[in-house]
Amino acid sequence: MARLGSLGRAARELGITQPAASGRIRSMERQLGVALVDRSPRGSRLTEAGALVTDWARRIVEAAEAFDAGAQALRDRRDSRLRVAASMTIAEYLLPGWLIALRARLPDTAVSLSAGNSAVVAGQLLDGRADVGFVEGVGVPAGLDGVVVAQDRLVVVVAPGHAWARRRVPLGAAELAATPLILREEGSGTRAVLEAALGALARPLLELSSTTAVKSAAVSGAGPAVLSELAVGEEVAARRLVGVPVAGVRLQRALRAVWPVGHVPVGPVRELLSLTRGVP
Amino acid sequence: MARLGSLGRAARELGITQPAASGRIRSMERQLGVALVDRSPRGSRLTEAGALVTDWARRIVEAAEAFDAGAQALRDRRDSRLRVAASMTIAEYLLPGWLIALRARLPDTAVSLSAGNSAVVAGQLLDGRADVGFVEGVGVPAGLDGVVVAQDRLVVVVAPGHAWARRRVPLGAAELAATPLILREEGSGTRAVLEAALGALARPLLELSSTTAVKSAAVSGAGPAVLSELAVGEEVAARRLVGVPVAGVRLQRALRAVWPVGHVPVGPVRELLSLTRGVP
DNA sequence: AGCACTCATAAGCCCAGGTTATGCCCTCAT
DNA sequence: ATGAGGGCATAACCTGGGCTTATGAGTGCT
Repeated sequence: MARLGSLGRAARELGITQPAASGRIRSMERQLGVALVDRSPRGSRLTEAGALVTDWARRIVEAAEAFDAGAQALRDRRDSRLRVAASMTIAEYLLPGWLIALRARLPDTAVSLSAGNSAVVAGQLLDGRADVGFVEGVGVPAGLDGVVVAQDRLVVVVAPGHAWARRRVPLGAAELAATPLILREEGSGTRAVLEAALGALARPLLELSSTTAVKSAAVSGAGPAVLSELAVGEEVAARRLVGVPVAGVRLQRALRAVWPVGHVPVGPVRELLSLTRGVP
Repeated sequence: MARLGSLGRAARELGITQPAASGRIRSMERQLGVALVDRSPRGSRLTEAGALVTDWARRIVEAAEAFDAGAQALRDRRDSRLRVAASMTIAEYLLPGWLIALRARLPDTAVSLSAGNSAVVAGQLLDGRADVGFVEGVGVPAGLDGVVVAQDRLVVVVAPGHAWARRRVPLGAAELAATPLILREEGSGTRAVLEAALGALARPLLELSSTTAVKSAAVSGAGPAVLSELAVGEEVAARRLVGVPVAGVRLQRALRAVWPVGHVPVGPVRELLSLTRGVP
């Protein structure tokens, strides 16, 4: 609409009629009590408020597109030419974006996705039930080749009210290890990295079964949590969570694309890897 | 639902009935061809796919909440106890998050928002039509006091297909200044910073009237653009755009909270500033 | 066995949001 | 001036998604 200069044209482009578009804008304006478009007999133009609303709305649409890309991949079980198996963190935070980008390059390639931990991903690749996998962790599972596509940093976060939120002097390994934390249950990849980096951990403050649960516990002030940077980006930006500086601990893990030894990535797999910067 | 362990309970918490919730999940499962919840006579639990879908959906909900927070602020023209005036970039990318956080702390404080450039913001503050402002730029407008709440870095971005996308050796000031770029029109804050940092610029490749327009031109491969880090975070994460390393140029500007000289922030204003880390 | 909990199904209602059919207003070209 | 055309608003009607209530069926605890 901003691009086309008229409600009617915009409506046609969206496949609806002019009165429908007009009515929608109008009803939104009634709800907000603010004019969103300047109407004139020669066309319409967004107001400042309209531009603002448009941009906020765009973010919803983008989130919805990511959802849709993911949902498509869950749906396309059969007949898909690119079968991806990925660990939860990657499937949650990175894959939808990659799928959108991939769809732009290979519009006709049906992609299917299944999520599971490293062992499951490895199994699917070795069985030929997946063409490429993505795993997080310290090494490449046996029988697979791989390439690092990104680094995932773990961060210590607390709610803004917590004492550590104001902390400027970095936490050391000893102090972190001695503090009860909100953690995923035993066996999660994130927790494994943390244990590897710190040796022994204090008894957890809470043990929860999903990243999301850990995050909301931290947001509501239950205590400090250690989470992937990917998972808390939004919350940190909005200051619902605050990152605590840490020194002397290597809280990093590689995210890798993997495939069966010898299967050099070609075709759609290679295309996908090139999107993730991990072309072998 | 994950938290409550049963569809019926979840439904009640959402203010709908159990059949409604059940039907919705069921219809989504039909569309996706994947089970999202494991049902048992003793309750239900999310499957892996269900957890994935839940997380993707959560991001839509969060975007919608940000939209809503912004929309509320546009609506609450009268009777609002905290009137905020902000520049476009801040209103677009940062304020919704701050408003959500503020609502958590001061649930009963009605907030109103108006957007405009630095001069407009300053005018509203000096006229008493706003209680606090946020501006981007090099200095504090006359008659106002302020505090830096964040730094906004400008980044050079190109589509992944562009030659610069593979570039490892940083761009210098001279090369950047000599390259035709996609820019906002003369007079925009972003462009002013760029001109200040580089001196003269090459004739722009394109001049567009909104950040969004510049971004989509860059995404579609029209050429390199210079944009706020805030504006391209998503695109860079999804590799729809690639950041180009730059050296020897200070592409940074302060984001400031401002208020009339002498009006020390108290009450809701102070609360808002504390969320943005800029307590004076 | 019976109760208490779960989820599924069926039948009916409501309304948001669409469509078609107009009308009014402005501008521009004749 | 005046008629044509583009652009938005209004009115009346229709459809379907999504809700509700009412009920059934399976399971485990007492």
